[in-house]
Amino acid sequence: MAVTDEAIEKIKAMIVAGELAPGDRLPPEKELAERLGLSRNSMREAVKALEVIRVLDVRRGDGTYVTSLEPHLLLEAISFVVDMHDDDSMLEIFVVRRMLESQATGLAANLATDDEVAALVAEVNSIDGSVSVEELVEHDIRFHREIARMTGNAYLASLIEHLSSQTVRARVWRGLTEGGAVERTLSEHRAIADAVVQHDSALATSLATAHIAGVERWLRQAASA
Amino acid sequence: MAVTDEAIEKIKAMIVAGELAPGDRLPPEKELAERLGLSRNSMREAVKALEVIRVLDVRRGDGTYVTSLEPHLLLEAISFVVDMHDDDSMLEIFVVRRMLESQATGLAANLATDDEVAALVAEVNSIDGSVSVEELVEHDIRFHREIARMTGNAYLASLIEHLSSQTVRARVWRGLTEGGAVERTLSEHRAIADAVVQHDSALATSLATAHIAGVERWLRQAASA
DNA sequence: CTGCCTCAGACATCCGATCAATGGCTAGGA
DNA sequence: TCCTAGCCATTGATCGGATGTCTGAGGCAG
Repeated sequence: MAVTDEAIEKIKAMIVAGELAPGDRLPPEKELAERLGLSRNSMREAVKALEVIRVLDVRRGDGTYVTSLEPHLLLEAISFVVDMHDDDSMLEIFVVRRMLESQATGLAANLATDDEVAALVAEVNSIDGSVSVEELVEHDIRFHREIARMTGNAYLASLIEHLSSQTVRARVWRGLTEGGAVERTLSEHRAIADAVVQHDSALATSLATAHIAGVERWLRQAASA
Repeated sequence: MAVTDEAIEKIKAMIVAGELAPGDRLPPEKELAERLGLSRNSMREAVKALEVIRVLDVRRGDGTYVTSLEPHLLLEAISFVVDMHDDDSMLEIFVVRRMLESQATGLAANLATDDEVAALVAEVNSIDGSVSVEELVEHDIRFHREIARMTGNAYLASLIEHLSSQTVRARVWRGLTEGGAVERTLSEHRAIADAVVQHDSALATSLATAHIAGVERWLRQAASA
């Protein structure tokens, strides 16, 4: 194994062992390099790798710190992965998303507080079919994020959010506006919100399944066209 | 943004744009560094970062290549993330795993071929409660992997597999052997396998849900103890 | 006393150069 | 034809140094 990979493992081990806690500061580059037994440059490669997957946070002129290690940070890397996939993989991803999001929506219907319900309704009412694609994408992200957050499961919420990354959403919505399906999609959002308001878990689950499956079907025929 | 991050984005963009296809070879480090407008050292940091998330494959003395970009490769990074979490996050992860694995098992019951069914039965019959923890972990991994693979969804299968990484599994199983719950867990495996053999999707889904939830409950009380 | 400025020190950032290790390829011989 | 030795391209690792940036201490003006 290369020295850099060893260094990555060692730093990871220090975190897993609790030797380095979230927010802790690592020794200066020079010292850390000595401690791990390699050159500064090689150690920097290791630190950089841990930085892109959001395990470390390097602040220039200050020092290197362990991030909060919260799910939403660590799962950011998934967006990167999702972006890189072609249409075939995208369909597989949508199946996963449908599995997660349908159940998450059902869970949200059970757990939603009054405040959360009000926020969701406000979000749905804030939009109609006349806005730009960018605004639709933003709305879509907020809508699904709010539902996912209601589950109280940060890991689940992050996974759902990053599973349909920004660029994928943009592509899909652009297609939907061309196909004239915007209004139907928005009305599905409204129906899901209604089910959550009524705390009707079974209905919310089914509507969410149908909602994702609809987009999925559109993507499937777009991919084959 | 740091030059390294720019380089990462540029390389990613080249891949997304199709300019670099899976299996393609990148220019030599020196040339690539010039092309991206930075030093070889900094470029190596970027390449290293892309290597740990399995986007690039660097072969010493040969060259740097784009990997196959298959889901199982790209999702390996998740194991890394999962390993790093504490017990609280672990519970959230188990909820996600339950959502995915239950539905995947139902799907598998529908789609399983005769060969796959035979392999699953063989796996279940190959083990009893008298073997070591390591062997139990290996069996557990193989059992759940085979079911996940039957869905034909590589992304789903990889996600499930990495969501309960090696080290997490080991920890849980060690606890289970102490608690004397091995035989019960194995019998649950047998029941799930039976449902798949019968192509009884609904039963398979429920059994898988119960199976994961059982481990989940054990983990919950272990965490609070 | 308060607010602002400057300056020094600590630290990360980036670079260019150098040598080691490795893999692939090819020429030459059996 | 097959095998091997050796060359060359390429990555692996390190060093030393110049530079940008942040933080905090201390001084100065209001």
